Amino acid sequence: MSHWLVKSEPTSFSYRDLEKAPKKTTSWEGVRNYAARNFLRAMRKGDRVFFYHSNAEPNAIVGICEVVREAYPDESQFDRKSEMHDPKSTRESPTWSTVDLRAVRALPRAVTLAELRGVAGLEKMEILRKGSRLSVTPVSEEEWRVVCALAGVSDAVA
DNA sequence: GCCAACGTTGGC
DNA sequence: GCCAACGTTGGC
Repeated sequence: MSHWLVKSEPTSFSYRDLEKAPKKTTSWEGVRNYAARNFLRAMRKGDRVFFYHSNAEPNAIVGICEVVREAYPDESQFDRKSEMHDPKSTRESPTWSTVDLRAVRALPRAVTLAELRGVAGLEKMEILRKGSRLSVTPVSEEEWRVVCALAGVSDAVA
């Protein structure tokens, strides 16, 4: 099982919004970056995913969600009225993918970006890289364990 | 194929 | 609000 991290601006879609969604599930539409898309496509049902609030006060990992449906075409790319519309994309060969994510649990303690900096074991974590902009990134097993420990979540339930 | 210009992301 | 990082676009 792999682990991942997705970013969202809480003013547009927060972890709380995911918890309030029907079945606590949403389609992670709108990814328009090839590297991030490729990570979406590599996600497998059951993979656990950190939910990170960017452009937030504070910026922090706030929850855990789970992949409940593997990659499928992102409908918004075909919608001419959507800001996410991609005229280059066709039904025959869709460019952009989405997955379904379901809220598992809010972290007992949100772990802020400031707190993550300097923590042993997280030196290579993508989100800590200067200028990091990828909205979907893989998280190593060690990074997952370290962050869970900081958040007060035991591995057994993560 | 190169690269400058431009737009966006996102931390601070 | 500023600005660094980075992806994309388009001229050549």
